[in-house]
Amino acid sequence: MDAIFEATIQLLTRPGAENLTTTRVAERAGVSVGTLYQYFPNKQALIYALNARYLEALAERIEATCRAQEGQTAKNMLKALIDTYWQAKTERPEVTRALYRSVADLDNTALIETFAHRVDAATTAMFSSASDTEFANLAEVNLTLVTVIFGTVRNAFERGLDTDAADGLHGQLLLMCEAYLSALANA
Amino acid sequence: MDAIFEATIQLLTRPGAENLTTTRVAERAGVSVGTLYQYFPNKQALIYALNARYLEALAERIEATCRAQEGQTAKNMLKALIDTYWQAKTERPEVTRALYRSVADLDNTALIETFAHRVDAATTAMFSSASDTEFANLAEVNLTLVTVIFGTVRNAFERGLDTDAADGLHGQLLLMCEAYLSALANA
Amino acid sequence: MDAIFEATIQLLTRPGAENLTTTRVAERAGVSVGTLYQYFPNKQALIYALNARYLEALAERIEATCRAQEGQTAKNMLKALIDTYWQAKTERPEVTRALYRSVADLDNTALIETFAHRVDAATTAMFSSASDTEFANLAEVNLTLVTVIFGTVRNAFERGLDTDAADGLHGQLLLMCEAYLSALANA
Amino acid sequence: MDAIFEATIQLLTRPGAENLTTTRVAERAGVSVGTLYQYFPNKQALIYALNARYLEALAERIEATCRAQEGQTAKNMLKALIDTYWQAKTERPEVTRALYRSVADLDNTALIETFAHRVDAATTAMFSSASDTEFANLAEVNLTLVTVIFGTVRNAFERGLDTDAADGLHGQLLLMCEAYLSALANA
DNA sequence: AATGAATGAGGCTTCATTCAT
DNA sequence: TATGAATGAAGCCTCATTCAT
Repeated sequence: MDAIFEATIQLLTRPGAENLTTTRVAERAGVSVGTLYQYFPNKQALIYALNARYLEALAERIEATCRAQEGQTAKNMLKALIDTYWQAKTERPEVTRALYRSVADLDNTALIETFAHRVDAATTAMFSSASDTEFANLAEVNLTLVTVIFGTVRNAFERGLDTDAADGLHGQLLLMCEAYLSALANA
Repeated sequence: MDAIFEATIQLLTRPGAENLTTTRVAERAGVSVGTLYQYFPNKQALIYALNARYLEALAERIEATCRAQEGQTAKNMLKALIDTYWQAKTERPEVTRALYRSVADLDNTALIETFAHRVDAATTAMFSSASDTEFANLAEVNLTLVTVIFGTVRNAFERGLDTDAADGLHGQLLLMCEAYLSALANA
Repeated sequence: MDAIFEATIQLLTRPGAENLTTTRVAERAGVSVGTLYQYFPNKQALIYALNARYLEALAERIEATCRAQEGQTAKNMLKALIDTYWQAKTERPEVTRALYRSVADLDNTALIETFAHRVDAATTAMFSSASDTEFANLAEVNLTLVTVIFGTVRNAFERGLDTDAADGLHGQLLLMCEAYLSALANA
Repeated sequence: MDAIFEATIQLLTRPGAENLTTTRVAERAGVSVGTLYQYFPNKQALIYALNARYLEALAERIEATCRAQEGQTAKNMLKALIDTYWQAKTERPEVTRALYRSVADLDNTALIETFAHRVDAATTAMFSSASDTEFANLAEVNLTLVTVIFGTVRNAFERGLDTDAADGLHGQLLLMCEAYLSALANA
């Protein structure tokens, strides 16, 4: 089953516009189509599971980061959160891009929702433990930070920024989020 | 041709992902497939053109906003930019969502690039005319603002935020961007 | 109408597998499809007419040769007939090949028959006027000669013989036909 | 796969030129289109393979004849070669005709070349073993004979000769070829 | 008489899925 | 449980032909 996932990613990643077919996935995974259909009732389920697995791993990573930052300053938390997410999305950019694309013909609402809940819970817990800050409206602040960070990374991908520009943006994003927190504190 | 675009959007909008067939588009547009193919060499070209048209209109709108803000304060500019983009994306949310999705099996790099260039030019020109601020590194600041704003809106869409949450986020985004500019000024 | 014929030949001749479409023929001929359909009731009629025209010209050429050989020796006649046909088929080989191909989806029986009748009449008349030979069974001999000569040329085309081989074959064909006539005389 | 070939021939044979569609072939062969496409990547490949198979069988037949004539007199060889080819092309005339036609939208150069090489090799070997003749320029003589024989048969088909005329021509062709060999010997 | 946009039947091909082995 | 040949619905696209202007 991991072989199937790997094969799917490889095909999704491949530049050639050769579409992702179940036969091709099975072939590359070294199993028969029949076997593939033993694991996944249909093609959508495969792509769905692939994304679920990816988001699961991503959520875990974020949760780990959040746990590790328990009790730190808000600034440190921010940096850790941004760095983790940025790193996760950037280390295998083609995979990131491929998954972004694969999701198009999928109703991934549930997936996103689950992921969002987990992340929101983790980051909310983290921020509420900040040693130096008390958040008046944590829910809204948290939503804002998470949405801005995740959205910015995605948009950076879409623009196809080169490494320099991406690094610069990474730094500026941190700056901006810090400024946001400062502004909230002074309000 | 406008009828064809409209039909495409309608089908893209309709639930049931894979409804977009050239035959169906033609049918709904009230023309024959042959006619459709007289305007667009193939299906991809149709989707491409649809997105081009959309981004064209969006760019124009942003440019208009930028022109109108010439010489204003940076804060006003920020608000105008965010409001315009938010409004543009929000007024027909299903269309926005549909186009986001439609782009998946398309090489829209060129499209994005053209759009980005136009927007960057317009916002850069706007910010450089700010009556109250001098930007040390306008290019980077501009890229940051644009990427953050656009990315946040997209992510908000993906999360399927309800109106209240969205409105709140909208406000917080403005706040954050303002805080960013203030922080830059005080640096 | 000549422009249309010319355009058809050009498209038929072109290497690209681009198929012969009425629209393309009209375009290249510098007229509208509508006009093309004023001259030819349908596509087949066009191709038919093109072949008719070609065979007409070829028949005329053969008839002229035959008339010119009236009263000559059989050997001279043979040489003149072979040379004329060979020359006619060889001077624009792509055209020859294109027409051979174009005929595939056509019922050209009538065309061939008409052509065959004309040629048979001409060659029969010629051979019967030979100063040095009396043919016991002129009809059969004539059919044999004509079929062999025409068939050989066609087969030479199909094999794609190079110039040297083709020239050699041309000479040998003459030799063979002469030997045939001699053999008949000695029988 | 044989069923598919048979179906193709049947459809090719049927009057009404343009009957050959992949769907129809599959239907008549009693398989699904999908299956057809498992054997042949596309329609052209099917027609190509059909011709390849036909020429393969024809070549084998000619080779067998040539082997059987090893050491015979040249006259006997000639007769055997002509009879074999004539017979092969004549026993199922509609098939012959259909294949001649089918080849029109095909690049069959390679096919013809392979066939020609095989036949040339076989007939050359045969003629060089003739008990009663030494050929000064075997290559040229062989090419001439083969081209003349094959071409004549094809042309006879095109003319749609009735049985009597065809039989007569068959005899005369043999006569002519024999005369050719005699002439060469006396030169 | 000429135009050429519009038509739409129908061809080729793909690919998710099944099921007998 | 694994296989993979077979299926066939359905998509994309072409192109001969028409007809309003």
